[in-house]
Amino acid sequence: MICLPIAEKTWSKEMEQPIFEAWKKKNLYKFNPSSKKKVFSIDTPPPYVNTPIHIGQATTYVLMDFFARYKRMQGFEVLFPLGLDRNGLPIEMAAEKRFKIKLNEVSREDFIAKCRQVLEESSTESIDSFLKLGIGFNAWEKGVEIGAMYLTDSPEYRALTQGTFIDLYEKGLIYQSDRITNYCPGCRTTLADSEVEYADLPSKFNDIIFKIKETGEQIIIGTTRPELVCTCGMVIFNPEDERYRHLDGKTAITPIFGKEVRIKAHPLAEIEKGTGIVMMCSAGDLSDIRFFREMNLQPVIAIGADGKMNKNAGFLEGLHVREARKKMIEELQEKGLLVGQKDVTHRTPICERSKDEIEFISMQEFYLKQIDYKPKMKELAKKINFFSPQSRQILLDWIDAVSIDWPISRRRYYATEIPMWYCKKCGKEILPPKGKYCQPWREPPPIKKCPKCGGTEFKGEERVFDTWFDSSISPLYILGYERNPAFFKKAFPCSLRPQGKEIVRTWLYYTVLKCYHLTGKCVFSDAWINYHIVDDKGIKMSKSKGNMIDPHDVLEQFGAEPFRLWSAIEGDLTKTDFRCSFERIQGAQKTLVKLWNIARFISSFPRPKKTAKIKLREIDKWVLQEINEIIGFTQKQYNEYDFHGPATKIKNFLWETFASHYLEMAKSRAYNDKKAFSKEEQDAAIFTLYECLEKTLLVLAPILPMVTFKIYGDLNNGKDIHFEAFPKLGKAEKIPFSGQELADLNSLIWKTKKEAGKGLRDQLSELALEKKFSGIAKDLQEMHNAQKLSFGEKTEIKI
RNA sequence: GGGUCCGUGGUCUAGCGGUUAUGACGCCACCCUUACAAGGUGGAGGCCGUGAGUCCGAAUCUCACCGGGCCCACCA
Repeated sequence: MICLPIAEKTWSKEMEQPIFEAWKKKNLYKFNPSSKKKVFSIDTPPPYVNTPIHIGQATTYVLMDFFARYKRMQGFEVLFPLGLDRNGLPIEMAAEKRFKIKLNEVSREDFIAKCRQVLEESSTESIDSFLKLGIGFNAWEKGVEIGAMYLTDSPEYRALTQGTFIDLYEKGLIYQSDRITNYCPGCRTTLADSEVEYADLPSKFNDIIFKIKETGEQIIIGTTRPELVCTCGMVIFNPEDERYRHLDGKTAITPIFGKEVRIKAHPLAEIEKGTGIVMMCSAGDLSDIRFFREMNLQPVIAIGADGKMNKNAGFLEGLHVREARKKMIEELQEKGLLVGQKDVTHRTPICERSKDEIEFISMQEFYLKQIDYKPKMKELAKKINFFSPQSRQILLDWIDAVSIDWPISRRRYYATEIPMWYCKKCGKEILPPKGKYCQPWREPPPIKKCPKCGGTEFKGEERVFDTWFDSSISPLYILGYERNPAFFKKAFPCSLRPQGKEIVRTWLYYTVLKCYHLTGKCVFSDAWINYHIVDDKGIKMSKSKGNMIDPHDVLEQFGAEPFRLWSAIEGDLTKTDFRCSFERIQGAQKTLVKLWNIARFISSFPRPKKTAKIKLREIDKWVLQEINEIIGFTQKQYNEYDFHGPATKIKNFLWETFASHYLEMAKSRAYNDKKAFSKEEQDAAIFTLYECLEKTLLVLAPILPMVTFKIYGDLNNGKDIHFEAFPKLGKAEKIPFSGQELADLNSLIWKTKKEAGKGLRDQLSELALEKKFSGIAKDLQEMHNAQKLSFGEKTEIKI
């Protein structure tokens, strides 16, 4: 019994576990900041800690792992850290659900304690999934050194977030201002746009009467928000609208409140909608706010932070918005000012948690300047290499759409605190020194006396940061900004930001903005923007549709390697969505088995010694040239983060060129049972088989880390393929025939035999070949078992 | 409404000025040929979304239309 170097009969998913566990144990991909190698840094998107990863994340992290492994083989010191996002809303929501509490019904200490408890109990399922997927992060343990796993709510990370605030504040880039924002009366907090959802709610469209001051005529205006009449700042109609053209520049008098407002033609009004004439209120919705700003109108705020009407609402003061609306309608009816009412469904912004209707009220918030920097941002957007290039447009469009500075403060608890105190006497703002995480709402200020007025009493800031204010420094954090200045200087800018296209306007934009404010430079060289994994029918996955695919099921059924190969083969995720189907993932598995069998077969031949004389035949040169071309193409494409094109080509090489054609032709020479070949020729076949196999393994190593690791190690005394250099493009060899021509010739012979009812190993009486095949005629004769060989203008096959 | 991407055999996909239009999955037929039946060989199946234009020549370029995905905005 021959003992093959590759013992197992086939590759199975059970073989993965010992491999990835050994990698983890050995800390193989630990980052070395003092390495002499050039650094390649990947700013991975920290997934949310308490939710298991979904199939989309599984795919994108696998793709990032391709990049990391490839760059490592290219001789870079690869920074590929794992981060976990733990700040903000999702944790708060989980705590509220788990303990059945509400943010503003318990003390801040208690609430934070509950959040921490949720975090402590939270599963590390996502980390486990990454490990099983064969992802080669620098580290699996949390820590503060470069490359260690980091948590966005760690004191170190939060201290850096606060430090950046202090810098930006001192540079004059952050200011406080009273502006209208989303506000949830139920939760009593300002909300980011991303925390707002929409619902189609029934509402009433009320036709109410306004008087024209100059002419005394009456106009009818439709509104769903009659309680906001008191905030009406202007009445508009469409410039094309004949019915109202004569009113342009005249004055309308609001019903009940009797306030005089200007009437103006404005394209915002649509002719067909309602009565075609609109009252513009401050704070009906965000477009009103924009309109007021545009028209330079002073907004009237009628709703207070408690969700009740204030004194600006006159007789409605003290009523909740809903009650006020009812009361206003009654009042209008009584005065004969309501002439119609119809039911409509109104797409209403609501709070994603309490489902309360969002109100737009004015609040004092911190803002980071961005409007003034729009041209600069566009310039930076053009500097970053986008993969694919058309994704740049998403960022450019968003920069164009930005209309106000970035509100960065939130009235929440589980987030990074704004590091500021105020002198109770003179209001002076006190900043702490940078570098230490602080909680002003529970800690005393860093000074005893106000430097301005000498006051000794202070109030700590209670607000926290928008979570994007944390997330937007991730590349600085992973590169050791302010923590390891020497390394930061060496490694900046960050090589690559991989992320989803849906968060270009948030994560990518805010990162580029904030890092520019801090460093004056563009923080990324490359940005790789991915599309999504959808279900097998092309529909976006969502819990409500019940079409979610769990990566655990994939891992359990097939293991990581088929899934990884599928991720590469399926398509180009920077250009299109992938449809996820188990059938296709299973299909990828066949290629693994093929690779395994090829390797097992080749390993059954003793490898010629390095010193052995090798006499390459033309067929050997041909296949070596084929793999050489694969290497050249692969390297070029991998450099552009394209793994799809190469994976497809490599797979095709493996099945067709190598297995079906070369291997079949070299087989009898490798066996050399009949001693038809010299020892040098036999060795040449075996040498070439090994050469092709190893090069194939090397180019596949980033995609299939575990199978290639196992085979390569078995063939080379346990050598780790991932620390080998990526193969280099060799000199091109001129071959008189193409791979396609050879494949066609073989096909023709196989077909002829089959049509004659012969088996593939059966004899041919004569084979006439075209002259270009003369160099490989002997190999063809062996392969097809031809008795006689001749040459002519055309191929002729005699049975 | 704005942006963006995409319509190629039943399904998915390559091709991006000249090919008999790739390849995969599925289907049918034959074959256990000493790496591999999770294999091999062969086969059926396509007016390349519609219409017009440019060109000697279009799946490929242009325009219009139709259909779809995603993102953004808006809905008094």
